[in-house]
Amino acid sequence: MSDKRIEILDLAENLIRTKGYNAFSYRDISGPLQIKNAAVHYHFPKKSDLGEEIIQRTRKKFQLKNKEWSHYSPQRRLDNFIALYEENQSLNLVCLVGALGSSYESLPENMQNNLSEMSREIRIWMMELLKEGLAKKEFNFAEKPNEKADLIIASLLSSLILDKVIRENIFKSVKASILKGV
Amino acid sequence: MSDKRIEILDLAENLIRTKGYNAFSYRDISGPLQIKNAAVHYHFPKKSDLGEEIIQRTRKKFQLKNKEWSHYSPQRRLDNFIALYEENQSLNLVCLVGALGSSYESLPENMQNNLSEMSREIRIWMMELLKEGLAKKEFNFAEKPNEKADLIIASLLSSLILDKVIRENIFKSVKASILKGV
DNA sequence: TTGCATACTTACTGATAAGTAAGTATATTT
DNA sequence: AAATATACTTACTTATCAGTAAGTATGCAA
Repeated sequence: MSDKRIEILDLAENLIRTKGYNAFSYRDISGPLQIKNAAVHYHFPKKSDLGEEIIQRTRKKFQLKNKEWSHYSPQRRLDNFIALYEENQSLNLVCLVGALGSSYESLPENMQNNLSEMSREIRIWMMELLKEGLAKKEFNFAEKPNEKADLIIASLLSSLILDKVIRENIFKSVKASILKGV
Repeated sequence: MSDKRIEILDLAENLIRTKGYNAFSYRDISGPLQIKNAAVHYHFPKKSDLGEEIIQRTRKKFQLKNKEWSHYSPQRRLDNFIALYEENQSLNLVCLVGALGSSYESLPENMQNNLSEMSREIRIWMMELLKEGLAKKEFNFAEKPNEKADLIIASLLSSLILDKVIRENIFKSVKASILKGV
C-alpha cells in the first residue's frame, strides 16, 4: 500500500472523527497533502470507498489487538480496552462508531453495514470478556453480563463526545465508574 | 410564533437527529413543507440560526421538565429522565447532544456554545439528583456522585446511537444497568 | 384608504461538492 | 527497447449548497 494512500486514510479518519463524515470534502484532504483532488479519487473513486476502508481497517486493528490480548486476564483485557479510549481522548478524537453512528441514516449503505458489523463484534467481545471475568471471580457485579457490556461500551463511546462538548474530563469519571462497577 | 416556523423547527430537528447537522439542506425542509427555499431563509436567515434555536428550545424544554419535577423524589426524577430517552428510542431518534456533539468541531460557534451550556446544565442536574438520592438513602452506590452522573448521562446518550447501529435494544440494557447501579 | 408589517415567491449568485475523462511522468516488466 | 502499470495532473461537468435582492399577496392598524 502506497504512502499517499495511507496518508489519505489517516487524514480522512481524523476528519471523520473531529468533524464527521458529511462535513469534510476531498479538498480537505488534497489541500494538506499537496496533491490534486483527482489524486484522491484515483485511490478512492467514491467518498464511500474511503469511508468503508476506514471502518474496515479500524475493525482489523481491533481484531489484531483482540488476538494479541487473547491470553490476558479479563481485567487486563478490560484495562487495555479502556486504554484505547484514553488514547483517543488524549488526541481529542471521538471513536469511529460515535463519529459515524450518530448520523447513521445519512451514511451510504456499504458504510452502514460495515459499521454495524464492527460494532456487533465489539459488543460480543465485551460480553464474553465480562462473562469470563465473572466465572473466574475477577469481576463481581450483579447485572447480567450483556447488560453490563452495553453500559460499558455505551458510556465509553459517549465519554469522548461529552469531553469535547462539556470540556470536563468525562472520560476519567466514566473510567473510574466502570472500574468500580465490575 | 407562526405555524410554519414551528414546522420548520420540528422537521429540522428531526433531520439533525437522524442524519446530522451537516447532512441536511434547506431543500430537505422546503420540499416536504411545500414552501420555497427562501421561505426557510425568511424565518432562519442562516442555517446556524436554525440550529441554534433548536438547541435553545430543547434546553428550555428540559428546564421546564426540571421545574415540573422539582418536588419529585430523586428516584422518580431519574425514572422520568430515563423515560425521555425511552421516548427518543421509540421514535428512532438520537438525542440532540449525541447528534451534534460527535461533529462538534464542524459546528458554527453559536451552536457549539449553546450545546455546551445545555450539556453542562444537564450534567449538573444529574449530579445534584444523585447526591440528593444518596443523602435521602434512596440510592446506594459506591462511586462518587459526579462519576456516577457522567456514567449515566454518557451511557444514555450512546444507547440511542448504538441502538441504530447494532439493531439490538441497547437502550433497554443500559436502562436496566443504570437502575440496578443506583 | 393609506401605510406598514408579515409571510412569503421569483429569480438569482457565487462557492463548493462529488465525480470523470483524458493526458503525462516515472518506474517496472517483458 | 517496447509495453505496461502506477500514480498522478489538467481540465472539466453536473449538481447542490447557503444565502440574497427584489417583488407580491394578505391582513391589520392609523
